[in-house]
Amino acid sequence: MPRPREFDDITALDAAMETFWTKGYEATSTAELCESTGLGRGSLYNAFGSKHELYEAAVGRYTEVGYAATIEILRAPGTPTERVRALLHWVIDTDLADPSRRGCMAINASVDTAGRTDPVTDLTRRHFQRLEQALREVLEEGQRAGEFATDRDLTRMARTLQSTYYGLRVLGAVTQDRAALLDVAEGALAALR
Amino acid sequence: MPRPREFDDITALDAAMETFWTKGYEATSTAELCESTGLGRGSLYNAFGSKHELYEAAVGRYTEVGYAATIEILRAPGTPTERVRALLHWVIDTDLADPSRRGCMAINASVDTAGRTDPVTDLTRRHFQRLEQALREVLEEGQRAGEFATDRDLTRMARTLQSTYYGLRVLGAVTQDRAALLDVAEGALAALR
DNA sequence: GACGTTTTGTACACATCAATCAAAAATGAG
DNA sequence: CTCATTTTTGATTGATGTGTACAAAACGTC
Repeated sequence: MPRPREFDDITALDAAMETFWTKGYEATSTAELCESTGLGRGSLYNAFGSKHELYEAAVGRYTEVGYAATIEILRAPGTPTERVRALLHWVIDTDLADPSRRGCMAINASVDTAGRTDPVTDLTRRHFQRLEQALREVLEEGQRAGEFATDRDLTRMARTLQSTYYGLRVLGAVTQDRAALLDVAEGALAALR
Repeated sequence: MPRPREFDDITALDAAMETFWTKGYEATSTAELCESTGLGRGSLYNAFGSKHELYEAAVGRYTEVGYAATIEILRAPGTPTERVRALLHWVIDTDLADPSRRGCMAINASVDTAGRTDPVTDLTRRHFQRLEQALREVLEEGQRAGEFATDRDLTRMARTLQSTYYGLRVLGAVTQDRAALLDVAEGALAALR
């Protein structure tokens, strides 16, 4: 009986996510969100409540999509070494190909909300933990396959790889030096053996 | 013959740096900068030109002070292994002890100015390169001392360690799990051997 | 002690911000 | 067709933002 929405929630959310990702939370105005989503002010507030709630939803959307993409790479066919390398090369390629050099939105969001008590911080924290777990699974498989060192603690290796991965994303948003980023990737792989 | 300033430029700059570091560029208002520096509007603009120029100066100040502190640790007495460990433990301690969880201001600044053509981006890029060079020197010394692997490329090892370091700073601003961060530190050291 | 110069304080201009509100429009059920 | 409900539209509101203008104040110098 009510009037139906003229827009798709996910489509609008994706558009808002892109805008927040590109400009950051504070630098994004509600007018820009209206423009990128195609919604009017009223519709935007009616659908998402407030700028900050929309931001939370956008970060949540990013972590879901990003995690799914990561998992897909880490569970693709191939040896564990190949799959970890594929993940690292993938972020190098995407970070370098992005003309706006946005890097990883989860990192950006954790910087944007640093210090504050913010639901977004919990989202990013959870995202980081899920990545650690996903990496641990690949490393464990690699240990069983004899590709990775077995005389070292699995959790420690996973956390170190995760840390290198996030550093790679920080550097990938700043530098254009592909060789330097590939060095990091190969160094991270060498550290597993 | 002119009227002398009532404040010290470096002191004011340090105060502005702290504010930008804590809140980020966009979320910091000029009123807050006046409050933290103790300067009036006129004095602030007269001395630093604009909010953005002040930000550039603040980031420049951070990179200088931060680089000096890093170098001091990396060139302190002790074996290369001990010095790298000291650096990693130092950032873990400072990141966890900071109640506002600000992380590394160079990383934050690179996120704040991502995509834009901004002098700050050059500052952070240069900062990252200097850290890479400093790490390379310690690693080279460690290779000569027989502490680190000599069958791997020095630059590659330095870049990987650098990346792990920055990942550690990202995680250090989000988590409270000291054991996880220490895992990263020990994993980074194990990767050098 | 007067002058030129810079700093300081404050008021203000002008833009932009997030959010609200009320009326009109669009739907399906009865 | 009528009604209840939600969406849409666009104007508006009140706060806040950065930057400027200007006059008074504080120095060193002559």
